[in-house]
Amino acid sequence: MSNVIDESGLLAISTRLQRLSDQLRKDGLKIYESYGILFEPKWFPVIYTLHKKPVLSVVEIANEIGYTHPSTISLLKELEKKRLIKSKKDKTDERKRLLYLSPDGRILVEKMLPIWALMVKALEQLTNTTNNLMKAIDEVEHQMKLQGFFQRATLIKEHKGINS
Amino acid sequence: MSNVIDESGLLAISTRLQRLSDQLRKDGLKIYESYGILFEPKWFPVIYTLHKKPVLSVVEIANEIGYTHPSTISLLKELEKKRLIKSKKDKTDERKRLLYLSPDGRILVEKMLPIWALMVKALEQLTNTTNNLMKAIDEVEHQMKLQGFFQRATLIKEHKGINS
DNA sequence: TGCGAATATGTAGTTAACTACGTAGTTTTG
DNA sequence: CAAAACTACGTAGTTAACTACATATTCGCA
Repeated sequence: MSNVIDESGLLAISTRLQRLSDQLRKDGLKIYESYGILFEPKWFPVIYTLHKKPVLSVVEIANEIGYTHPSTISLLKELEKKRLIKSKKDKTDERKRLLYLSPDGRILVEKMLPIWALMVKALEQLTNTTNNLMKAIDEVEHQMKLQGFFQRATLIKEHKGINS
Repeated sequence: MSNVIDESGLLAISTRLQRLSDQLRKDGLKIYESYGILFEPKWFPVIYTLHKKPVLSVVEIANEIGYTHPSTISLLKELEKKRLIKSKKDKTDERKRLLYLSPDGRILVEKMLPIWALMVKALEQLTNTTNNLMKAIDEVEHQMKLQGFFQRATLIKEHKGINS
């Protein structure tokens, strides 16, 4: 830790989070490659979601994975091109397009399950430290729901104003 | 927590980290705006680094902020256009371009210091939960230095192979 | 001391998310 | 029951990082 940014602490937390996310994603890709499987980490949210909830519309998937719907659409396009998912019109609501895993997609998921289990084990090793990262994220997201970063900053500012 | 991804736990940790990073960055921007200051969160690493270490080359800044040098160059370009930083040739090494805060940049930093202090307070509120997020990041990065995600996954895989 | 290796910077193109906007169905309501 | 509001999906363009490649200067050593 000789660099200024790591030492600046909380102010650089957004940068630190992103860096860690990138590292994990890159290593994730390497793990898939080491199994000779063509699977990109960015596909995980959609594929896993459709594995757990077999038929969903575009917006439902977007909500499940926490992306905007345009981002989701471009992911879906890519996965359809790879023939891992398919879609059909919803007969009761013509606006909706329903997505589901193709036979190829389901076969892929079966191959992935043991690899995902392995990844979970490696991630447990990495994150099960004094302060558990996953729990910390849950806790911070909970705090943000109670009151966001912006709102907290505003309140502190006003409080200071009153007292000065 | 009704969605599949949050429930998938560690597998979606990369997604979760990125999402949290984005939220904090967006709120950061809103806080700067609420002070009527034109400052983008992405500028923070460079500006803060040059505040702490007043004269640095392109690659030195890149290392400090943990970005690649091309990313750093495009940030520097933007900041030069905004007249917040300036540069000069290193006389002892003609390859190097030395960056430093302009007078405008130094004035901006002075305005920012109290805002950054405020942000730190708000972030302390948000992250000082049972499992401290900042400490968790430090700990995980330390674990990764000892042995990365890919390497751990490989070892677990081989260990299984031997026993089965 | 001059040449190959290393270092510093820069450019081009890619990627994976985003916002803004538009269109087509569906639901609500006066 | 038609108009307004809403919902679902899609496209276009932006952004902020990246990798790969190119060029210029400096350093190390035979």
